[in-house]
Amino acid sequence: MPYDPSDFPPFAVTVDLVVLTVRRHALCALTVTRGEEPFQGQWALPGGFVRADEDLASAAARELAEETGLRTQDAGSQHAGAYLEQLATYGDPGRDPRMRVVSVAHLVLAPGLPAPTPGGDAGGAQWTPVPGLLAAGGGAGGARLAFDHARILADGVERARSKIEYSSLAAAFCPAEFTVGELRRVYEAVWGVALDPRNFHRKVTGTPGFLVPVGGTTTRQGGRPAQLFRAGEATALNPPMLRPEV
Amino acid sequence: MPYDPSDFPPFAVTVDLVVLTVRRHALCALTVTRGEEPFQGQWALPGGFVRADEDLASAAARELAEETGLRTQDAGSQHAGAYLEQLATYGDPGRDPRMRVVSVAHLVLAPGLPAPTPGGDAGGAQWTPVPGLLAAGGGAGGARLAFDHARILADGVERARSKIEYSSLAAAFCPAEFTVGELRRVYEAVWGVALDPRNFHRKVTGTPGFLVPVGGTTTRQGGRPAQLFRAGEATALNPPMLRPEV
DNA sequence: AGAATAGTGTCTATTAGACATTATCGT
DNA sequence: ACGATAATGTCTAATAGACACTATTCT
Repeated sequence: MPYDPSDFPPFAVTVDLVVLTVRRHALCALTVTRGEEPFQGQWALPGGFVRADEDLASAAARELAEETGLRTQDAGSQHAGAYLEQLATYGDPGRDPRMRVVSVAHLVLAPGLPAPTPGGDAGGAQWTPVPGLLAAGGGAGGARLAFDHARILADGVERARSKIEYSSLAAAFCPAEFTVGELRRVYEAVWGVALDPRNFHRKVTGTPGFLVPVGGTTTRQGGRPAQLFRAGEATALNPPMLRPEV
Repeated sequence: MPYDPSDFPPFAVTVDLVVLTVRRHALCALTVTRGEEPFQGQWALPGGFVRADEDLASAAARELAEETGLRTQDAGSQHAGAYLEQLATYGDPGRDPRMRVVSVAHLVLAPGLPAPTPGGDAGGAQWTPVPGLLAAGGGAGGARLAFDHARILADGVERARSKIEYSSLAAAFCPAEFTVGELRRVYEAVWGVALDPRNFHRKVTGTPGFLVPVGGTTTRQGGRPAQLFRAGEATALNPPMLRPEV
């Protein structure tokens, strides 16, 4: 089956970003407001065209920086910087009414940021709580996401939920130094469940290489001062942290 | 950031297939021999262009049927037919020296087939043992795979290895009816380890909905007749089957 | 003092891993 | 009889889940 350059139909290739963070105990995704048709005025995931000379991960990192100013450290060493990995590719004909667009979605896990509106670009990116975005039909308080972005977001959230089970990725939602309690609140926000603080503490501190004590303490959560940790070298969590049954 | 059709560079979009099976206790991948430059005479993964009017999964299923005659039942109910899921997308500039090609790789798990050469197309698809293909530099008995296909194959094999841990996907390597011992040999071939037959039996038969007894017995493995099962409705395996440490 | 959070310890039911034993075939 | 594989059972160490208790801060 020989290649013939005149043989292949023209495709546009884009990257879309599922950027997740935990703000005030809630899982939030980065959304932009569409300024034009189709889906004008609705929310969408940030994204854009892949350039002729860049690879897919670079395009995703560039779009992320343009929209939020966040720097990434794609796969591998965590912190400082957001975690980025490829999520999946969406290419149904008709997913964009204007032309054939194949979008390579990426998942970004970012530490909680104080700024209500992450710095930057046009369109006004903002953090939106995930539950409202995923509610069927875009129910209470949520406009429906444009294109097939609700599906992409759902896939990204499910990836994040399952990945923190068996990896140390939850630390990507935390600042460089964090407490056991702060890490637990990340799990609780991403999974939407309450975890036993004592069993959680035993689990994460008992896994070699998962947490590295950094020496100081903090009382930013109130109560007794808590030890500060940073993420350790271990990327795999074995045996995994089990997500409680629903 | 308005869309401008004249704005985006032209991409070719292809699907590549990592088709895995277990033959004679060995994990094998489907390979084709390249008939032209570049990489003429070397092995490559089967694949081809996505057509203008088909989605990505359909393109992968079509290519699979063209190369092997295998039918798929992409995601969801298993058997009869191969399991197909999207793997990842590879789009580095220069991964194909002739033009910018973004390839959406798919993973296919197929039951062991008796025919040495799966039916079909030009190029002569054949089953090749995975270890030789993945050996660094394409060592003993193995030509190096063309393009970045060694990387794609490695990613597909790793996906298969990790997915059978927590899902019932290993049954996709088996015929519609199979024994516990045959299923165990699939795990052993995919992971490359030996498992305890007694503990394995207890694990898989003790997980509700994983295996459904179908009534008959077989002696095709020799020894005492073994009960026949088919894959049950349960797709998740919780707690997971643990891959022994290396 | 009281509320809030951190950190450690205890008990139990479940399970993975190692291994013994019996059952039923083909040769 | 012998070798192969299937199927069930036993024992132990490790662990998840439930929960008691103490420690240290702020208001």
